[in-house]
Amino acid sequence: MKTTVGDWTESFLGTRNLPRRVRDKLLHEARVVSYKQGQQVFGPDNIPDSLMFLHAGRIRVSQSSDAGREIVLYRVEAGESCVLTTACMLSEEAYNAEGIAETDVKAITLPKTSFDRLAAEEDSFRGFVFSAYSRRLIDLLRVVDDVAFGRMDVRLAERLLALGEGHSEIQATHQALANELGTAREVVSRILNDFQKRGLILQTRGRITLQNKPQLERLADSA
Amino acid sequence: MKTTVGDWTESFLGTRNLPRRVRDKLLHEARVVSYKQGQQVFGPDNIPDSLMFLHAGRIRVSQSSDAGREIVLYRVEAGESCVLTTACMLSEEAYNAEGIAETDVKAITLPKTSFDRLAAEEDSFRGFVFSAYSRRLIDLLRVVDDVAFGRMDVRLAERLLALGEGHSEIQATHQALANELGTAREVVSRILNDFQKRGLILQTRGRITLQNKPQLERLADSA
DNA sequence: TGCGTTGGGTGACATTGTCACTGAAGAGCA
DNA sequence: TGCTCTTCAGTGACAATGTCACCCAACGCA
Repeated sequence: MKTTVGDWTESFLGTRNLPRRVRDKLLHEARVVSYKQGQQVFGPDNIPDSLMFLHAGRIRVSQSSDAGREIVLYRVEAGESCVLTTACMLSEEAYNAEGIAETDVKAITLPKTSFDRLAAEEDSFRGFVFSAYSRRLIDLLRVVDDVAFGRMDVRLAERLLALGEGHSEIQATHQALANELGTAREVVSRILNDFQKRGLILQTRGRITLQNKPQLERLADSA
Repeated sequence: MKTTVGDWTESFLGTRNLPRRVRDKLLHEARVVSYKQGQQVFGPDNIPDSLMFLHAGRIRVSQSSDAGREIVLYRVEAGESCVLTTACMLSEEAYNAEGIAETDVKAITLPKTSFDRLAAEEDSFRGFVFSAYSRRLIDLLRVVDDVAFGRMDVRLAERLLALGEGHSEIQATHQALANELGTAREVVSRILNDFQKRGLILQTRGRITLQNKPQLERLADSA
């Protein structure tokens, strides 16, 4: 699964400003790995032993329950690092989060020794890693807040707008949306039908059209 | 609020193994702060500008909703560091978690400059900090799992056992338990009444006695 | 003893989750 | 064109949880 990319050290805040010498060394030590859309990047039975930085694509990190329900924790975008794997490596505890390549993905994996050396010697790299951790902690705080205190219709409206990425067409089954929010398909169906009755959206099989974004936004903001 | 403690560098995995020279320097640079039981250690309006290590006592970290509900995220015990403050310092995002001193607390605060230097120069210290982050990430994963997929009676049983710390007497109001789990007092009351009917516990005002721990444990494990 | 505060109980109703179904839309194929 | 299979969505009944508006009981204290 080895492939090549250009000088990826240019893509990361944590490596961009390193001296040329160090970056060349990194280019030599790191490996580039690819995943096809839909492939599992990491999971309970598949804990990588190196540190991962996402060069291109997007990874969806979600957690699943024993009963088969699922909730999306956050997404890792190009230029970010995926610290959850690191966290789990370090703490060696059981966990049931998994990362799925949401698009085709190219990632950089750095052997632990390189990572350690870099974290020790390069302030900007260390800062990058710390702030990656911080961001994920904050992401998770947000998830906890939503799940513990948020209303499902509000959360669904939010998610529809986010998944649309500015467009008005979303390709997603009710089941997929339920998996985003950690709820059941039936619940999503009910709420979407309500949205449709109120003229906020228009549904066809596997696809949702946002008809009234302003009002959806108002609903989403009423969190 | 300045006080003194002995050689606290002995208490932390991240500092215990440092050379004497470094530890002496730390003892000189760090400040010891105390909080009385119930005091807020940090919160949305009170973000410390230094790194905190807990020397004695316990801090309860919780998140609250606009509607006034609350949920406990995790507890910081002596010997651990409280990375959430660090995270928030770094990411400068709004958040609404707060830390309350659950007992009288003594903590070590390390100026950011000392922290940076230490993280750069001392492997064991850096490892300590990384693993502190990791542990909190894992803690939050657990919270998400519980809140998103767990049953309230199971979670309450779990929490009762945990709060008892091996004993059978718990001093806590229904409201306090609700704040542990991020639910409403009425829900806790209902479930506790059910527990009492089933002979699992015995309630008096502000106090709960665990009558049948084995069965509570069975319930808690049925997660 | 009376009174205010706090902790807890309760019923009605709204929201969300679960279960067991049904039916509808599309894909592939004779 | 029809047939069949799979996937996606709709539905009603019920359970669990959250919300609201109250009530009452226990305790602390003047």
